[in-house]
Amino acid sequence: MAIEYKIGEVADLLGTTIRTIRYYEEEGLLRPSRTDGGTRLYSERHVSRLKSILHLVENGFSLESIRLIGSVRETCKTGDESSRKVSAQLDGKLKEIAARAHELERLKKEITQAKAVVGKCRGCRNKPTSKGCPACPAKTHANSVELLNLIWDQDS
Amino acid sequence: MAIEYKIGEVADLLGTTIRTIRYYEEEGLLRPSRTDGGTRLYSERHVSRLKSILHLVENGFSLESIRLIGSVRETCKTGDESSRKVSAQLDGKLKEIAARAHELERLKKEITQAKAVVGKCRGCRNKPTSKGCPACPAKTHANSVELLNLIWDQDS
DNA sequence: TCCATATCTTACGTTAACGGTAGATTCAGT
DNA sequence: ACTGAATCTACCGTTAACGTAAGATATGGA
Repeated sequence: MAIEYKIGEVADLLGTTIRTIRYYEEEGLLRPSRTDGGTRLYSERHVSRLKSILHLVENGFSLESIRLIGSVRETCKTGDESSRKVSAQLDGKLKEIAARAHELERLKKEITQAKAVVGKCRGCRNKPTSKGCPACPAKTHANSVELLNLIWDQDS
Repeated sequence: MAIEYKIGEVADLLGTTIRTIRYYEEEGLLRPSRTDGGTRLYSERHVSRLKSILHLVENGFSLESIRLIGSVRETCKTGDESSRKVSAQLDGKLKEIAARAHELERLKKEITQAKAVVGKCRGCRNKPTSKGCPACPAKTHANSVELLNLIWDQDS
């Protein structure tokens, strides 16, 4: 007989909480079996499915959006051209990811530049417009690196 | 005199809402000036600062975390070694971004693979264990591509 | 001055994703 | 059979980031 886990074991295994697991079930994302007494039992497949869900959540996907991925097969069952619908759904996710990756890259560059500027600061106590400190910003900085707006424009 | 905008204009300009802008002010992220009557006035610098904030929010940063970036200068003012504290804070953000980017890359690969498998489906109406359809999963699929757990394991 | 908008403050409502608690029931070891 | 630990259901609480509505005031053009 296949191994089955109780909810507490699954929570420990995946580093999540019992409440979270039950919540996903309420939301229709998981359907464990039960003992006669009502205790939930999770198979290996249940566990790996849950793991997938947790990974997606970690990456900022909403439960709603995960539900959509899960319903892909239902769409797929109905016919030939619906396989393309499924592909389209996944393509949508891919675009979403590409956009996010692009924005992250932009942010990374910004922070790196901001760090370079801040790194030159030797603890000046001057106003941001002062010329005493090599790090204190000219407008040029503030314009080229968005983040510096946040850092230097303290009285806006 | 420099140009100043009213809150509605700023909202239109940046594609956000009046409520959001006021909320950021409540949270101490923005300090526009006022007319004698109390109407908020935003300078170009205010606008670009707000734009930065909106970009960060779009990328999943919390207002709390953005407040931290904003307070960097205050930390910087106190002395020399605090410049390193600032750098450390920015480094933290960089690591956060790197981790996210890595996970996104993983997800991208997964979805691509899942798409390839689904693409082979010719509209089968079989159970997932069936052999009639080249896309219907053997366990091997389910294990190598996490997403397929979600797609095919519909009754878990 | 008059009036149509726009903005103001105050305050309660909303949504997602859980957290926490109570009181009853089940499980598993002895 | 007994018992401590785990699980069950049901329900209310929480947090972030706004939405929405009311009633009062400000703005800017004819």
